[in-house]
Amino acid sequence: MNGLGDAAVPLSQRAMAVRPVPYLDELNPAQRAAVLALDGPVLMLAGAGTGKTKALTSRIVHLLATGKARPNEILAVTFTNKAAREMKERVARLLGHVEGLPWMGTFHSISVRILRRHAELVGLKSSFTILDTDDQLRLMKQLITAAGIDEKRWPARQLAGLIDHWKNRAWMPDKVPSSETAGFNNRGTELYEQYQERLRSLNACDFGDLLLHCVTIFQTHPDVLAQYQRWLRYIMVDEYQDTNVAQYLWLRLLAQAHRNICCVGDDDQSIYGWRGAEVGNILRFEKDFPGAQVIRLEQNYRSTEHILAAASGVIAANADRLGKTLWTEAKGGEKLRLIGHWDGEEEARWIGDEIESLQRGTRGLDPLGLDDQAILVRASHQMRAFEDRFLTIGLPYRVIGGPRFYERLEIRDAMAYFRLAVSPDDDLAFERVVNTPKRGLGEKARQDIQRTARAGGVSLLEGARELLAGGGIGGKGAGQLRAFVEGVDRWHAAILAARPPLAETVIEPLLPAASPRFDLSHVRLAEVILEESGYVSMWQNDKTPEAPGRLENLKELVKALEQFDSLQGFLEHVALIMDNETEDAAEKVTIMTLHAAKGLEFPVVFLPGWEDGLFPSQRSMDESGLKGLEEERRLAYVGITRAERLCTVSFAANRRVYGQWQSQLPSRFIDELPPAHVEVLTPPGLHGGGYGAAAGFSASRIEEGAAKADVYNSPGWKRMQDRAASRPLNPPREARGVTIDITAIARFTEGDRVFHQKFGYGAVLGVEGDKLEIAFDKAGVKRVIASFITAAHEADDLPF
DNA sequence: GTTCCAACATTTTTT
DNA sequence: ATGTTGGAAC
Repeated sequence: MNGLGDAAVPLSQRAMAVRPVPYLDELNPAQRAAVLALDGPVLMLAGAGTGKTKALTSRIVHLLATGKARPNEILAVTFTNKAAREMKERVARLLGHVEGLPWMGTFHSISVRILRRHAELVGLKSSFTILDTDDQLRLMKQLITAAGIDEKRWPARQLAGLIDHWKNRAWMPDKVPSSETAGFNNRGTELYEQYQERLRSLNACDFGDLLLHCVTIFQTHPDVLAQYQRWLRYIMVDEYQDTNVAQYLWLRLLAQAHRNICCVGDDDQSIYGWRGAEVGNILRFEKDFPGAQVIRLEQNYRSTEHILAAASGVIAANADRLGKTLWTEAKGGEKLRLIGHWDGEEEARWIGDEIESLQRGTRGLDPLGLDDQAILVRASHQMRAFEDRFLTIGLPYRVIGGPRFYERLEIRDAMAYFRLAVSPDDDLAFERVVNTPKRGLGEKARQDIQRTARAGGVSLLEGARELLAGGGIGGKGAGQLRAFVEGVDRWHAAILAARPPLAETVIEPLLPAASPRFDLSHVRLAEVILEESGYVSMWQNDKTPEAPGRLENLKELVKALEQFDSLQGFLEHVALIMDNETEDAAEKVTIMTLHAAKGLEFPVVFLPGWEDGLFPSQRSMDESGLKGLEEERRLAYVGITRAERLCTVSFAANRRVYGQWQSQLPSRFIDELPPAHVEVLTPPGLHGGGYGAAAGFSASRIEEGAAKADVYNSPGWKRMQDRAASRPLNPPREARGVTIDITAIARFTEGDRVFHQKFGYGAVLGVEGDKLEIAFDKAGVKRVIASFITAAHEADDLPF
């Protein structure tokens, strides 16, 4: 790592100072203001699609072009590697050449750089390893067992969640407030302390530590802090609404001297509260940095008028907003479309058909390619219905999200082998693979190795070696363990011999077991490791259907190594960069979660599954109440604003949830869509009111008295009857059919408040005349009765 | 030490 | 419905 206080500036950068500044001409007044306000704190409130990245990159270019800062004096922080990469590319494009911006990166990657320099200040060595989630869990499991706690009642996951939560708040074990220590059987902090101790002895960090250790160093070593404050003269932060307390402290410490900090964000797009993000950080900015300029980017370049208005209508229901008024010059366009379906399968079928017809070109829109269309769901299990449908009709799709490449079992195993080869004393890696593939080493062998290692104060590998030498292990396990230890020695020796610059060196003698002669590039070494360890043959002999895919992944892993010049370099990269962008040129529809969609845009967006309980998610509301609901609403806002030209919201009257059919109530967010900007595709109705809405009428619009005629004569009701006749659903086992008057279930009032009550928990079996038949199972009946007690005074014709 | 079955949970995800 | 996991049976 070089260049921190480096005074030498390449000539190309000096030349830049005299370069004209055309980038300013492309900006609107607000963006320009945000670029020109270089000194002092700035909060750039950038709504969806308002060109914040453009403003941010222009600002960096401006700093460089005016000579206010050199590339190594600009700290630009993002959350994801993707965002960092994108920003680097855009700056390079504006500058016309590739520049080193050494301090542009994620919170974590920058923290690692700082921490490697000062590791000893927090009791680590500069070569510390970064643990992934899996390692963390295994470590915690050990601690929990050691503490004599029932691992079943108190799972490691929960402890991991708790510690993560504390680290997000920047609470070290001694700083956890007493109000928070009740969790995990009152022993959370105790285990937290032990966990930190273990990490230190392993010379390791988890992700939270990367930030937290930096904060600790800054707080306890003013000289180090001052150094960074002097070096990093301009600070820029993207997605500020997603920062947690630790990140906030990190930033504040670095910025407090010069206060040249520019935070960019949108309080309406804060959707990561559940992982520690504090919207409060952005809401409080002006208090934290008195005299801050607040610049609002409000001109939207992405969406049509109607889409923007629909999104604004929904988000307006949130309290506690800084407030923005998005506007666009793009008048007209399509209204947001709303459609109800009988069930989730029909919804998938309809969307599939719609995608194909948009591909051909309908509704006066040009033909839109599959790359231009996306389906954004609330929860990943919703993706399945679409995958099923698209597979049957042969519509190409891509799923974003899901398990990442580096999180797959075979990849982590392979990585553990590499880690051992690089640093044989990596105990966690040792534990992971000693018995993978099976080497006849079980619980007893594991304990013996551990005991020997601990007694000698050495690593597990050395412990194993001693155990073998002392004959402390017998049977067929011994021979295999010996082969394993020797293998690690051999691989490690190969790495020592093949220093990165000399990667082509032939070190044949070191590898008697391997094939005749080859240059031991790290790529080849990786292959050798996987073969000699028996890991590859383990999967080759595996007859399960997923084995071939795993072998493919291993090949891909080895291929990925080519882009690095050593195994060490690769491991460091992977620890921080877990993305999995296998770009595929073919046109495909994108299916992903709303969370994954933030920051993206598509001409056509489908938003399925807008049903209460699913979206907004019941769990979110149960756990976080109004706060949770507001975050869900921001998610709705994010979803709608991804669309450029056409946005379609849909819901289903019935959905299979964990194998059980459940009737669904349309999302309360549908009620918040401003009618003037919505086109309802299921005539004649609108939103609200359970089955009524599913049948295509609006319960919330029905006047008493006029209601029934409206409902029964509506085309939507007729359609529902037809469908019920042609496609009856399987009733739940032990179910009984119950007939309910549609007007009674659609809506009831309490005082002056209107409720849309879900009397579901069952499946709609059929429609007859003005009655709806629903099947409930036993549990469903219980819950329905509870609901009916509340609603009884309004509903006539109760079935119970 | 390995294999099999019952119990269990099941929002969102980055680093 | 489905995938994971821990413990009992082999």
